[in-house]
Amino acid sequence: MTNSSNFFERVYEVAKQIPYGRVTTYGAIAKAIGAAKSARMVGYAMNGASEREDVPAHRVVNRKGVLTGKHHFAGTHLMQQLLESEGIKVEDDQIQDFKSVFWEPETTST
DNA sequence: CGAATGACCTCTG
DNA sequence: GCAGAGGCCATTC
Repeated sequence: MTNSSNFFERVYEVAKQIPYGRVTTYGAIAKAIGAAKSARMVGYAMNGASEREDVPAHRVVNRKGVLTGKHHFAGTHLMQQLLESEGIKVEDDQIQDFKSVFWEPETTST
């Protein structure tokens, strides 16, 4: 459905704004949508986002740059492969030079 | 309606 | 500085 839930849509909107070869964190997205305290929900929303091609959930990692949710993807290292495919170096489920590839979402909404 | 779970983050010892 | 515990919010049973 188009508007499953405002919360989920917000997360999708921000995730879709993630540029190529860049990654962001759940907390950053949560804050961008105005729910910094619901960082956990951001990841939860990604659960449904993983099925959406419009939502690059593989570009979303935790605060440490670790692919915590890679288990939710089809392949075991699918998430890592996707990131590496974009030029992001990933090792042991940990993004290398995370701060360099880190991208902060902008609250363009509203 | 109440309880449990979850791809997290922040504070305190 | 590292380690552990709590909290917070939304969805699901």
